Amino acid sequence: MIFFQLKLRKTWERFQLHLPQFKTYSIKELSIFKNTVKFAKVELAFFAVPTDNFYSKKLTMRHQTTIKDIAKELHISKSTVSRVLTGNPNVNEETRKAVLALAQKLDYQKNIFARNLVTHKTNTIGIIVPEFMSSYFPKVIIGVQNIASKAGYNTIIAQSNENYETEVANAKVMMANQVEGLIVSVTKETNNFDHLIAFQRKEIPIVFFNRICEDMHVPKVVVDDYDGAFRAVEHLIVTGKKRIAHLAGPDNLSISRRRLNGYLAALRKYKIPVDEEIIIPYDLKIDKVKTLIQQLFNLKCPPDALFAINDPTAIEAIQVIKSMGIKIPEDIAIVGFSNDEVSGLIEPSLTTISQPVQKIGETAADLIFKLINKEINPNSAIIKTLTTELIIRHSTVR
Amino acid sequence: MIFFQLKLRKTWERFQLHLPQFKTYSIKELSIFKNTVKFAKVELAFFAVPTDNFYSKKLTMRHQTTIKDIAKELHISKSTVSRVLTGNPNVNEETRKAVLALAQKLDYQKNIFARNLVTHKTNTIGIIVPEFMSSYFPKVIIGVQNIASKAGYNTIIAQSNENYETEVANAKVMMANQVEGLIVSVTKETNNFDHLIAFQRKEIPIVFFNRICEDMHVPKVVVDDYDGAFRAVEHLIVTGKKRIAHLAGPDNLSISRRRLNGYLAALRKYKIPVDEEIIIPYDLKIDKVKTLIQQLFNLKCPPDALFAINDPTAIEAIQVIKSMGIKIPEDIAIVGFSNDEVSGLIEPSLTTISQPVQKIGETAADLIFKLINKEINPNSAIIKTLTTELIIRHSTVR
DNA sequence: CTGTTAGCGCTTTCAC
DNA sequence: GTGAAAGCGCTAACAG
Repeated sequence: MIFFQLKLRKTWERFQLHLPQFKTYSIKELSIFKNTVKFAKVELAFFAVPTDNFYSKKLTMRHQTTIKDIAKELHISKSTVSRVLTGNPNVNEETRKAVLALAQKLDYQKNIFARNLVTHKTNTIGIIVPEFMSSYFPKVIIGVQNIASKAGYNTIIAQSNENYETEVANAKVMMANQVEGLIVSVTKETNNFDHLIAFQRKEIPIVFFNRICEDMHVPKVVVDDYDGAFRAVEHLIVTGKKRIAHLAGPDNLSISRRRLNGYLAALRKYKIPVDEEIIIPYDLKIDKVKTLIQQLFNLKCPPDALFAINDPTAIEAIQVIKSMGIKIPEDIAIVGFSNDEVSGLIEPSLTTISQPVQKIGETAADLIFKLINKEINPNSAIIKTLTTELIIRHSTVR
Repeated sequence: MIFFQLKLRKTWERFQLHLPQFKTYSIKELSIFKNTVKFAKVELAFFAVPTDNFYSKKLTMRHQTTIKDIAKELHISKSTVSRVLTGNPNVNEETRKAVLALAQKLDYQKNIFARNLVTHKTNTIGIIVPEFMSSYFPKVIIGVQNIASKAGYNTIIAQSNENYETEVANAKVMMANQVEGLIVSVTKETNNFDHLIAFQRKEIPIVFFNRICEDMHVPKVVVDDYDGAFRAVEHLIVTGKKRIAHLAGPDNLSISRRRLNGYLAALRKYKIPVDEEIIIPYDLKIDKVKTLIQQLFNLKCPPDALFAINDPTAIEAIQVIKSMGIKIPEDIAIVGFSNDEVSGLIEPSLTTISQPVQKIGETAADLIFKLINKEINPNSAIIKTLTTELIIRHSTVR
């Protein structure tokens, strides 16, 4: 048998109950209320606290302060409190101060759900990335958050794990949370964009980066993959390589196509014949690299250089090639793309193309806010192209 | 002068206005409404679209379907629709089907803000991590999301960038979003825990992992740092090393203390004297490593092995030591802690202690849900300790 | 099984 | 400058 007190609406009532367990009870479990109180739906969650003395203790309550509380305390109306809290200038200076002081004192926290419900504003943007195992996407996110927090916006992050269904689910979550803008880099599986087109239909701004959907008429942030690839391959050529293989990414990613084009352009410029045999289609699944590399070396005329679609691939290639006892860069030179953390650490260190990763995030976020503020037309398919840099290391020159 | 049509509530009305610019206008700017429409607060945002023919075009509207729409359409009450949508069994099968079908057809999406407002449930948990540049925290997050999504919960992710103020701000965001539980690994700067104690006060479950606050009486998930460190050092000893240095982490992180204790215990077991001179305090700032290593080698009697507090530190140490022309592992053997991605790739590959990273996330999430469901007492400071594994590579044996 | 009703906490007219 | 009142979209108690 436990004695306890409970605050209903305004007044403390006393109850006496047999409660088998010391825990939080739901209103349903406390059938006593049905007999005692008109409004069974009490506005406070509560704990039953055992007391020796019937009158001795107040209960632990969890009650978020609301504008109503403040209004009541100050004998003013909810509206006035709301005005103060939303920065409406039409408020008496004294009242304003009093409200602010009391809000502080009562640790008032605005209920964002209530606010969102009425204003239809959420001050939230979303970002969906395919993974964050490599340092690329995390850095982008940091860039996005920098800009977003300056704008007073929160960022919800979701990662799709390179899985299309997860991406769709994430998009739903973003929708449900009514993000005001969405920054996306799609998975390598994504060919259907309905889940993103839904945002366009609702006029929620979208910005793509890195893995973009070319068919959607929205702003995009990319690096100059073509130029990066061109310079990577050019570097291989000028260091004396004649037969340059390419591990090419999946065709549905425009990033793969642009890098492939850069590769082809460099060959063309230096009048090196293109050999389809050493342009290897590759699905970005790292465990395939071993077979593909072995395949390359089984050719009658194996390559003397390799341009890999990205760093993880190049790094895996280096491991494989080293284990085959082939010398890098003498027998085969290798170039990657993105300048991952690891690239400078492995042996030999990897020549690669670095991209301004954080800047990518910042640029994407900038675009989103310009779209949110209607500073640019949502249908203008602006493409911001950031520049890359060739980092020469020991996988191409001793 | 622009002609346009606008849908108010149910019917299309026609208006004619001079709008200086082609953009979205707020209701305030369109003073015409005051004269024309009873409810100036239209439930639709709208665009003014220029049309040649007055009647030619419908406007782009954004209107989220609500249960009211469904109810009206089906000539039933909101409550019934709500019952269907919340899975209340007391609904006629036919009605249920009709509602579901219409919801589908109208692309109905529940407004979570409205629901949260009334139910005081958000189906959301939060996770705050210090960074996600290394693969550790991202993997933990994947583990957390696995469990959370199975429980039908969303996860809000925040990263504090190893910055105390950001962590506090993140905690505020979590509070504002009314997460039902919070998983935290604090920054290396965090010494004040008020922002987290606030959650305890509101009875929102907290679980710590990795970087824990020992003083807070809440569940924690850690790996057996003591044992891991012990085995790392033991391995150095049995491979013949006699003078083992330790780059120790900051004292305020219990993780540092536990690893240090493991180190000391191993020395004790093998009767190797402890020399404070080679136990180097280090603040986890990677750029300090160089100086500290040089300092070690300037000693009269430099160490022949190094146990670094974590992998990034060990990896940096390897770079520095290699550049000094000192041989690893002959002159100095090195062990790290965590088995980061890079560890297996660098030259020489790093001997290290691996932790079940994803499992850590899953365990933490499990605990959170047990707490949310009151299956365990929130004040029971359960500590789940997961086991580690010694991964022997070439930085300790040739 | 269903409709009526009240209300979550907030913003925003409108009238004074 | 301020208060009253309506309503955002939803759930839940209650009465049939």
